[in-house]
Amino acid sequence: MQYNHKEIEANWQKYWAENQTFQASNVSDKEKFYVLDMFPYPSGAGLHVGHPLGYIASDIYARYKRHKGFNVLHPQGYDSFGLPAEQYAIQTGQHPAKTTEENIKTYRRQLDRIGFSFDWSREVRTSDPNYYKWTQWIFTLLFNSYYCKDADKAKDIAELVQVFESEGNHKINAVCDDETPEFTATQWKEFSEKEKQEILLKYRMTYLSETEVNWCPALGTVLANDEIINGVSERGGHPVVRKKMMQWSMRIAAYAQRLLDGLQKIDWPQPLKDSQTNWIGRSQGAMVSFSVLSPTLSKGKELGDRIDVFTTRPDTIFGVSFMTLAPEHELVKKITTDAQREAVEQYVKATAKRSERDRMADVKTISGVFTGAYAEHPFTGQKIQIWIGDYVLASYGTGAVMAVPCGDQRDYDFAKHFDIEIPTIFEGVDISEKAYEDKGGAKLTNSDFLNGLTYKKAMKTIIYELEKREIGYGKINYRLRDAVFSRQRYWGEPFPVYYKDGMPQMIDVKHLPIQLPEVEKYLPTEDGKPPLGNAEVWAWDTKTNKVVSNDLIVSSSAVEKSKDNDVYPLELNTMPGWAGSSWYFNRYMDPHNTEEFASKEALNYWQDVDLYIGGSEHATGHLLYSRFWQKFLYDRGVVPVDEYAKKLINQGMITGTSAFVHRVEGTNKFVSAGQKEEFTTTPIHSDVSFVNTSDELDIESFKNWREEYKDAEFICEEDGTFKVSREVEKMSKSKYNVVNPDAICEEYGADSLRLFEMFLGPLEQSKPWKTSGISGVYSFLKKLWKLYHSGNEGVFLVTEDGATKEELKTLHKTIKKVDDDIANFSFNTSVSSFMIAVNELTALKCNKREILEPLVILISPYAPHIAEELWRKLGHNESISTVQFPEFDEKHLIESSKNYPISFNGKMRFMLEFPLDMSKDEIEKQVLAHEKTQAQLQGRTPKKVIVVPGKIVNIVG
RNA sequence: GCUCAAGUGGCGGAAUUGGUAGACGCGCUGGAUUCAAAAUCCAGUUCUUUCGGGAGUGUGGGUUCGAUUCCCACCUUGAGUACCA
Repeated sequence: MQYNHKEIEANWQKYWAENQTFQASNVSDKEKFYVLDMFPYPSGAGLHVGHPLGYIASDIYARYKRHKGFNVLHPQGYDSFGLPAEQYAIQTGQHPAKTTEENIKTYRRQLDRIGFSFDWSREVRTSDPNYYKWTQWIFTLLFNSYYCKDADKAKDIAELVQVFESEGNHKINAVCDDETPEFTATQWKEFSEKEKQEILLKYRMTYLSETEVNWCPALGTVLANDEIINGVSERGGHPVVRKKMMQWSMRIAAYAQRLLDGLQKIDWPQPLKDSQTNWIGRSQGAMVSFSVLSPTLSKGKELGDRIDVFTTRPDTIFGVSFMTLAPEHELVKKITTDAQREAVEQYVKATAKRSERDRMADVKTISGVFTGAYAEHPFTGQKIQIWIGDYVLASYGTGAVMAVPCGDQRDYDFAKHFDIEIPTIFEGVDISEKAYEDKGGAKLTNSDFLNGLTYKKAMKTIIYELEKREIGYGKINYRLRDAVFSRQRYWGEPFPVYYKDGMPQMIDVKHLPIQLPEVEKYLPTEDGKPPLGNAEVWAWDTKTNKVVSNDLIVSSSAVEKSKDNDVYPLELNTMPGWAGSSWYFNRYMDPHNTEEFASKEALNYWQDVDLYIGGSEHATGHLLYSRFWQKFLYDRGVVPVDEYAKKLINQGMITGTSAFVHRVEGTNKFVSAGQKEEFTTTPIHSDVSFVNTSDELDIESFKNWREEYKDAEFICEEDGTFKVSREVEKMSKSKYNVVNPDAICEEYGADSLRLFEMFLGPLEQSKPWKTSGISGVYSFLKKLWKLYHSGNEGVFLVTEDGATKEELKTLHKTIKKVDDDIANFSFNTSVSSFMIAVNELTALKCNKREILEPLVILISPYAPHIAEELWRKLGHNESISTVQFPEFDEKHLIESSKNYPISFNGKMRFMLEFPLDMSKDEIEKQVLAHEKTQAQLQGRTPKKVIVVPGKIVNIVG
């Protein structure tokens, strides 16, 4: 009997499902270990071999940890809200819930076939109302919270109201809207309910505001910054424009510093930490206030307007020779002189027209206009010109800069271009060619009280002076903006919000979830409302605390009109894709809880994720937002830890190996890759399934593939074969290079797939898929099987004899290697160790139980099906998942290898072997003797011998 | 431009604290088995050579008895980011 992977795998998968082998318990004496994968979005295309790479790695680790005696939580679920299902619904009219359900079925079938040890009883789906009930609840919690800067945490908004009632907001140090007015307790009490709500909205962690957003007309929705790449939408590549809209936003910026600090205590890949650090973009500097001088009034008189700028180099303030405002800056209109008005207006208009993309593509061109206005230098009192220029961004800092041409290259270029003075403030530095941006050496000069100081000291001094004179203060600025949370889409979480008197009202958790309404069309309405506006009725009845149902026969227009029937319109936007994925890792701990987000006991037991595996593409999206929510939930006492993943690994991408056939231009003739140089050809993707491992094309299959190739002619190589050329590309349907894991499981089995994906190379690197390589691991499994089955009948043959020293050496060497490798996530090299072990045992013809049992346990994380089969054949009743990983015993290595090699350096290399326990002196003596004979034989003088303890012997020339 | 990562046979890649460079697999070559093929097994496979050896981990230096590993400079590739004041 041969190794029959199909039968073995089907059997064990059935057994695991029936016996709930991998169900984790929330009560256990064992230490907990939480292994998590980034849950997939169930797309219609199904899985390709690249997708399970991370899942296989995490599964190996989860199984390994079970063998090590941990209570392992290893769940899986689906991030099932998303744009593709909605796009499909728009095209076909099919309800996204239906296509999502079908896609999930495909995913589940494919995942099951690979033999993962997921605890499916804990499955979550973000689009399941029982799940998004709690996403909605978190939203209401955010709404009912504000960020207290003194305590540096989010707090209940009720506490803020209490302070307002007793002392107004003078002493409040909280994150809020810039235009929040000051008021006293008496004033607060006199405010109407609506006025109070408007003020509170400026403090809430999630708030409504007129925001300039990235509007994508083609998709009919707003996009977050990380959903835009090079000025076009990540999905579809449609143009994006800036537009003002009333939107929900999240105060993630309040957490900027804590998100940065938190990176210190988590073990995440450095590149990922770097990109989050960049995204948050902390810069330390100062705010400086400049007064605007009236152009018409006599010199020195102030107009009363002030321009605040943020600068990271306040130490260079004496080098300021002009100021630049962003064209969108609010003061531009006011300060521009009549003489300059036309030029300025034209420039502002021209920049507004240019898309983000144009502005980015055109970094080199310097443009700007003088406003005619002047500002006063806060220290020297000099008149300095105020310009506008599009190199200053309205969205960063204050949208205005103090220009120091000698110390900043962009200011320098601008000054050169418009022939503005470039005063120097650096001692002994030549600035005739470019600006001096170095923060190091040069001392300041022409800088009054800063003269002779270098960067560090000058910074301290200038900030002290600015604060003393009340014209500025030290400040830390962040690039991170608040996150827009509204999407004009159908297939997302509805907000638990209705509007009464124009003000948002939260719906209490006991009435949640607010389920998505049925709509006829998934597109925005004709009058530009989001898709939910298509619902016949979408309103909230405050008497019954229910969504008004269709049988109440109240039309939405009637809802808007009627003010006294207790029915109010619901929010039409839905939440963005990152809402559901920002807390799912907590839900796995207690997924069926209907009373709470998750029970305190479950949260306290599981705490956080010990190992999180997923792609690095989520660096500034999911992985930042989820850290933000976790910190918020921690502040509000919902979760016990403020960082949810201790260790994170980014698995690399598995790329595809595309195949190209070459068509002679203008004809229907194809030429084999070896001869394509003789013609002018166009490469065309061929489906990789038509090509064998020697790059030969199956011409018949290719001809039958497309109608247009039916009558094509083929110019072959001399040996009659037709070859394709290969190229490594991203695995994608459109490139016809997708390899389906189902096909691999069918032919080689899931155990081969698992081993091979690990064997391909280091987990974190991206690497091309080559189906030809799988034969190596497949023959390893066959060898393993054959080692314990003899004859054509395949009788299972294991003896009870004691193992020899050689056999024990192989076993323990492998235990040590595999143990170390898994601990270091070096799965590729541990697969090699298995291969070596099986080869060695085959050579020794070892079929002893003493060796087989531990070896099978060792292999089981990688190849669980064959391991389980062998385990049962050995007569065990319990599942292999419950047994302990074998312990490494050094004794076997030492005892069985009495000798170890010692090498010598020098030109001539030779080897001597010594017992491990031999003393240093004895070795030295022997080597010296050896060296003497060698030297004599070769007719040279003996070299000096040095023995380094525990290492190796050197002969020094 | 800036930040980060990486450069080792025909290929994917090993060498985890500085100690026999090229493990393991693919591919290739030869052999066994077979009517033949597949499968399997065995041997070989960094380059070079006058068969003694010589060279060799992107390039050039340095530290060391000894460097793929540590330090400096440079080159190349990949990823991220982009007028962030």
